[in-house]
Order: sequence, then C-alpha cells, then structure tokens
Amino acid sequence: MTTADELLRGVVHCENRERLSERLERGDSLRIKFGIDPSAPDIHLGHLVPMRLLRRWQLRGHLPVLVIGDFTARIGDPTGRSVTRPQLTVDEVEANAQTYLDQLFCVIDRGQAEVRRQSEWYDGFDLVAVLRLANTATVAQLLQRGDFDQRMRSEQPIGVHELFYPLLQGYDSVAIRADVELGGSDQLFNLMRGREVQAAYGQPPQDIVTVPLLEGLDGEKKMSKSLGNAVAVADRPTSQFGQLMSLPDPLITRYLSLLTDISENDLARTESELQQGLLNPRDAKADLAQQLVSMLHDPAQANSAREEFFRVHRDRDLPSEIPEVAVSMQNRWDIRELLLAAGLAKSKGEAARLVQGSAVQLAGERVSDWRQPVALHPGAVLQVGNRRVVRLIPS
RNA sequence: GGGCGGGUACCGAAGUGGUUAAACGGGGCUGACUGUAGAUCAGCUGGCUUUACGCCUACAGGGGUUCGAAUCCCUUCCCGCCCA
Repeated sequence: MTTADELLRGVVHCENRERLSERLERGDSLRIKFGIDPSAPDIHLGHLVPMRLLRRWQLRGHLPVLVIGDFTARIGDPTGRSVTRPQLTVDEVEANAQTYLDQLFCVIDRGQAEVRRQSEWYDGFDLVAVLRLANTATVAQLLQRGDFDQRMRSEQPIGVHELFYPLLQGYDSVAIRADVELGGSDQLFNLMRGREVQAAYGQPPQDIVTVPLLEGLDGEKKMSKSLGNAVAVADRPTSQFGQLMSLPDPLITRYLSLLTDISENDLARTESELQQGLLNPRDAKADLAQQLVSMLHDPAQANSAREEFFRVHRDRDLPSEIPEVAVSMQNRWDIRELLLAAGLAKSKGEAARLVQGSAVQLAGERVSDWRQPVALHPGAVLQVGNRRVVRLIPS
C-alpha cells in the first residue's frame, strides 16, 4: 500500500486527489487543518473518526493545525440545524475548547501539533476586511449549500450571519496557510469554500479530505449529543458498554470499520458470519463494545464493564455496585413515598404507575399494590426495572 | 410600511365553544419474550389527595364574552413567508 493509499483509506471525498497523492508520495510535510467547534465540549465517538485519521497523518510527519472556532462558535454553525443556536459567551467557549483539546490530545500527540484560535485574526477584523471577505462569494454560491437551500424552500429563516459561516471558516485556511483540511463529510461545502477564499487571497487552494459521519445509537441520524444518540468519550465504562450494546445490529460492521483498526479481511469475515447467523450479534456487539471501551479507558475496565453487563442484563443479577440511599426504617412505608425518597420516581403519581406496571421490586419481591404499606429492613434492595437499583440503609 | 400564516404537553402534530389533562406519531419509562439497554408485542407517559370520572395546574402573556374557552372577542409579545 502506498503512503497516499494509507492516508486516504476510508475517506468519503478528496479534492484534489491527484495533486494530494502526488504531494504525499513526494514526502512533503503538510499543514493539515482540523476545525474544532467549541460550542459542544463533549467529544463522542463520532468525533473520533476524523481524529483517528488525523493521528495517522501526524505519524507520517504532517502537522495538525487545530483551529479553535472560538469566533464562529458565537455565531453557531447552521449545518443541519433548522434553528439558530444560542450564542455563547467568551468564557464558555474558552472552557469548552480546553475540555475538547484535553480529550483530543488523548488521540493525537500534543507536541506535534499547532493550536490556533480564530480570535487571533478575527478580533482585529474591521468592516473593510469583512467586506473584502464577503466579496469572495456570491449569494447564489452560498445558497447552494444543501441546508440553506432546504431552508429557503421550506420557508425557514436564514440569518445573514449564518451566511457568513462558510466564509469565516474559509478564511481560517488563509490565516493558517492550510495545505489540507480534514473534516466530516457534512463539512464538504465549507471546506470547498475554503479553497475559493484562499484563491481570492492569492494562496494556493487547500486540498480537502472528508470522512464519513458516524451514525448514532439510533442507527439513523448522525451521532450528536443534542440528539441523545451519542456515546461520550468521557462517560463511564459501564455506561459506554451498555450504550454500545443498544446499537442496532446492522451498524456493527460500520462501527468496526470506522472506529477500530480491524483489517479488511477480518471485517469481511465478521460481516459474512453475521449474515449467515454463525455469529450471534450480541456477542459481536459485546466484542465491539469491549474494544471501544478499552480504547477510551483501558482493557481492565472494559473487561469488568462487560462482565457487569452480562451479569445484570443476561443473568438478571443485581449490579455489583449499588448506590445506597438513607431512609428511615419504618414498618409502614407508603411505597410511593419510598420510591420518591429513593429518587427512583419523580412524583407519587409516577410511582403508583410504576407499581401498577409491575416494575417495582423490594427485597426481591415484586410490589403489586401501592395501597399496601411495605415494611423495610436495613440493606433491602429497591429496584425499578433492571437498571435502577438502590440499597436502602438506615438514616 | 402593507398582506398572509403561525405560537398546543419532552419533540412533531391534531383539535375552531362542552364526556379535552387534550387525538395521532416520535422519544422516554415499564412488562412479556429473548440474543443485549438490540427485534417484536403490550401497557404507562401533568401534579396532589381520603385513587374519587375529587381538587389544582396547563394549549405564548394579559384582559373580556359565556353556565362553560385551547377553541369566540380585545390587547401585548414572539416567529415565518410574500409584496414594498
């Protein structure tokens, strides 16, 4: 495999591939731009896809230039949104950026990267500069972007400031003299715009590389925290494991190929075994989850997360660690009050409904009627369903 | 500035005077089953209580009409589109 093949494996779009391959083969050291959106500090598995590729480039001697979008974060990237995001304060953005970088540097080498902030060049941007930048594109060109076009047609609002987003992001490439820009495939328009902006400022246009967007746990929409279908990098191992086990079966191989170092052969084998029913999807998913948790934390924690999961969900055992809640040890508890006190229900009405739906167990016994008072013994386990479990201790 | 269309529960979306705490879908929770928090099927999904078709809160805010309003009127605020 050539260097270019290796560095472009799995990419969705590459522009201009010939030129880029040539430069890679020649061994040029390239400045590869990677934009960071500090409006969302929580990195999830979806972010890992470009980051892993960035790491491969870094290992080949190219320099990641991390551009913190501290300025555009205050605008809100309209990508895929029908509603404008709330604008963030400078402090919030800075705190988010720091969190983001800390997590990013778990994947790429901090020493071999450059970190830049948009505010370096935008804080001094005056109106003349703004108009010059605006003059690099026409409204029609900007409206070609898919989501703008869609919003126009469905009579949704488009803020003028949103129109500037691609231009500002494009100018970042001018400011840092990017040779290549890496991003998710939803960024294609913005990245392409960067080429035009650079050309307008007399720079050679950057090459661009886009990677696939990872689908979230719902199996449909792209992974995003606000959609609630994301696995956060910083989340606890047991929680990550469980979330990954809820992944729809068809996505198993997708995750394997985008998030692990699995070889083409092994991937093909797993795929066909799943198809022929030789491999239980549950086990394939457990292996995947274990691998990913190992990567995000460490193998030992991944292993115990796996054991814990099977213990609770397959074998229907109690979790090994049960949070304790102190309550008074009276003999005639109203089960609704008890559920409320234990934090397992938000209201008495909800508590009554849970009991009615036979979800509640106290000391291993199913509670069938909320009208019946219950007696309590120290250390009794109260649970709602399989996952919400609490041990009651005397207060 | 003019015209038109909107603001309903976590989200989307019905409902244009009364059995509406509000259809339906999504999401969430739970149960059965099992291959897992996956699939499928089922139930639940405002609060409180003496669990009762009892009370309270709720259909952007305020005021009014009415025995009775998410539904009618007035007014304020917010949003969208079109024309200038």
